[in-house]
Amino acid sequence: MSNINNTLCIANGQGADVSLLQKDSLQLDVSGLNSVLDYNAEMERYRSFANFYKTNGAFPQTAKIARITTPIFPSARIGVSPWNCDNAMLWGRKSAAINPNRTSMHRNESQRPGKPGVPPETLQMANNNFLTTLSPEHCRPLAAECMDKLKCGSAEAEIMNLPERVGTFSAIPALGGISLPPGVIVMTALHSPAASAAVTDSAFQIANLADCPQNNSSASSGNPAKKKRKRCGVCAPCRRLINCGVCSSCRNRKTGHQICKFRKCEELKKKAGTSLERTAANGGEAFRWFF
DNA sequence: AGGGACGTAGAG
DNA sequence: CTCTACGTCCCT
Repeated sequence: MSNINNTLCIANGQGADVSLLQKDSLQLDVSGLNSVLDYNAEMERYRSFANFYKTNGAFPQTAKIARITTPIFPSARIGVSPWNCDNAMLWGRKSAAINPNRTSMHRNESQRPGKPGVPPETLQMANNNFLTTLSPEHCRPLAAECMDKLKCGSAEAEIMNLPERVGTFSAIPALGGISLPPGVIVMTALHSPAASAAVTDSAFQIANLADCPQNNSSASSGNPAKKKRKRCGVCAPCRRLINCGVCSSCRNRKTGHQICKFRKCEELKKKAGTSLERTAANGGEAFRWFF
C-alpha cells in the first residue's frame, strides 16, 4: 500500500483529490465560497474513508500500514479543521499558540463535570468522552450531529455509536494538524474512552515497543498474577463513547462496577485466552496505523 | 446461562 | 487519592 489516500479514492470510485479541488476553488476565485468548497471536499474525503472502512469490514484487527504523505486536511496546515475544531483540542493541549483568538480548553480541565475550569458552554457529552473537550463554538457541526443523535431514539443504543465519528474520523484530522514528514508511520491505539490521549500515547508506545519488557511479560515471565485484559479498542462496542445509561450495568454502576453493556468489548466477552488478545502485540492492545 | 455484587488492577 | 471497569464468585 503505497498511498492509502489514493487507495481510498479508488475504492470510493472517485478521484476526490483535495489538492485538485483546492486548485479549482482558487481558479474560481470566489473567496466567499472557498471555505465552503474546501469543507465539501473534505467532507467527501471523510465519506471516502467511511466507505473504505465500511467496505473493508470496519477496522481490521491486523495493523494497517500507510505512509504519511501530506496532512489529510489541507486546512490543517494552518491549524484549521473542517469542523472548525482546533486539532490541538483533540491532542489535549491548549491551542493558543495556533490561534490565540480561540477559546482554549485543556482536556483535563473539562473531563469531569463540576470541577473548576469548565466553561459553562462545554459539551458534557458523557463521562470520559473526548468530545467533551470540544465546545459547540469550536465544533458546531460535529456537536450538533452528536446532540441530535443523542436526542433522537436513544432507545436503540446503536444510535449512539456515531460510527462516522467515534474514534475514527474525529481522530484523523487530529493527525492532520501535525506536520509529520512524508514516510513517517504513526501507529495508534484507540481506546474509545480516551481516544485523544491514546492517539498520542500509543504513537509513542510504538517507538518503545521493542524495548518494553511488558510485551513479553505475560507469556514468558510465568507471572502468576493474572493481568486484567484490555479492551481491543476496535470493535463496535469499544468504539462507542457514550454509556447508554439504561442498561443494567449503567443503572447498577455503583455496585456492579461494570461497563455499559453496549460498550463491553467483544473480545473481553469471550473467555480469556481464546481470542486475538493473546497474540496481539502491545499486550493485547489493538492498534491502528495512521497516515 | 445470565445477572448482580464485590474485590481490586490499572490509570490518572 | 479517586475512578473505571475486569475478573470472579454466587445466586437465580
